[in-house]
Amino acid sequence: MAPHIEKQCVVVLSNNDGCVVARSAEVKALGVPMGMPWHQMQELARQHRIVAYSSNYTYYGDMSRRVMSVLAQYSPDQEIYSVDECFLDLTRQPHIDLAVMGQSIRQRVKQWIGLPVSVGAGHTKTLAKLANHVAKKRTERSGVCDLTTLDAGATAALLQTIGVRDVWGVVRKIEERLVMQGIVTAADLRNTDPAIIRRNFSVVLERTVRELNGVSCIALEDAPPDKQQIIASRSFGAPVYELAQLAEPVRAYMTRAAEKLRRQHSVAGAVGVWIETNRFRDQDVQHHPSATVRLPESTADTLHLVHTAIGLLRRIYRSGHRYVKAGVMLTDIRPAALQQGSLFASASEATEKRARLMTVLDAATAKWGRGAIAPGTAGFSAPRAWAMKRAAMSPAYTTRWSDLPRVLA
DNA sequence: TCTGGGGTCCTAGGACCC
DNA sequence: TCTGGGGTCCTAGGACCC
Repeated sequence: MAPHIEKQCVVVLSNNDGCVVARSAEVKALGVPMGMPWHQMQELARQHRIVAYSSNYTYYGDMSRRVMSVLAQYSPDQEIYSVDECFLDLTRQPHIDLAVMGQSIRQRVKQWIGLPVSVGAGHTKTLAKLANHVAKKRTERSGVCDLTTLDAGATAALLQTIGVRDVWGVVRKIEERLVMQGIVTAADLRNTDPAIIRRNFSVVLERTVRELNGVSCIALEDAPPDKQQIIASRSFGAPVYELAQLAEPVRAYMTRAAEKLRRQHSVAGAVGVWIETNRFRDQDVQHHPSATVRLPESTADTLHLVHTAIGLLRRIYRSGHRYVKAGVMLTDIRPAALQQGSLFASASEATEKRARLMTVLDAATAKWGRGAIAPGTAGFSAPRAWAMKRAAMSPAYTTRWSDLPRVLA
């Protein structure tokens, strides 16, 4: 999408331009680790002319949808696992040549969307992930790796070359403990008795071992399950000291959380709020209080939820602290259709009016954007110190008219 | 001065029940 | 001085995912 930065040092920054969350190969070669604070590498960035972009979720979401819709053409059984990964179940097409299909996928996505992708195939999700890792890292495989056609010897040889850390579900802590027990490669892990793994680690890792052996333990999820908890939290662009100023982001975050709740047609039975000072500043007195309250009646009503959250905020706030982050959480979530009314409150006209108001609110947000209608806030025109910093946003090439790329004839 | 956000699952331990 | 057994539910914290 941005040919002018190909082969350059490029990073993408987290919210508030805080940390490096994505690096081009050139930056990885400089030894910049994932999660490095951006402000700590200004000198390096100057030396190597590293180009930094603020994260642009609208743009990534749009590109993701495009890629996923291309991939869906290859199988009706698709699980969108994350913004940049999906699983396709091909067991209903048993005679297909997966290596050929993989190349077709790569070529079509490259041509239609302009993004490079890699494709891995295996008999389980864990093996498919591992194959994908191989396809991505080993350039001689031209972006595709099919483990299903390898014989036992070739598979064992390949797994012997892959560190246990590169297996899905194994991160540093587990890796250290595995290595102490002599389990170093993916092949070692595959050959370990699942019962021993269960005893020494967990059922989660036991499933991984079985999956490495071709026994499917992790099913394809074609529809994302409803969320059991919904969190909205963000660091502020600048520190906040006053209760009135903290109330603004808490209101805004809860408004978002309530939207998500209604989108999955659920209601929440409990609300939590927390605020934090900057844990990296030794010179500050630290304060990170939180509070949770059960609602008398489950609801998805923005106004109720905001009111409750502000009440909790008042309870936990202490003056004199330098707050840099706030968050809200909705839990005890259940489908709105199963909602049990409280013993004393009848499903009154007022409740129904409120529900209709929420429908209007969601429609307005969908049409005019977030903030078009918001619960009474004291912050429309005041300078919003808490608003996120995004100094180096890439253009929203596909989601904003003014940012459409121009083609010069 | 500046250090991300949003999830799930599992386990252990405490409170409580019969 | 002696102090069961089996179960559920809840919470906190760890570990992991992207």
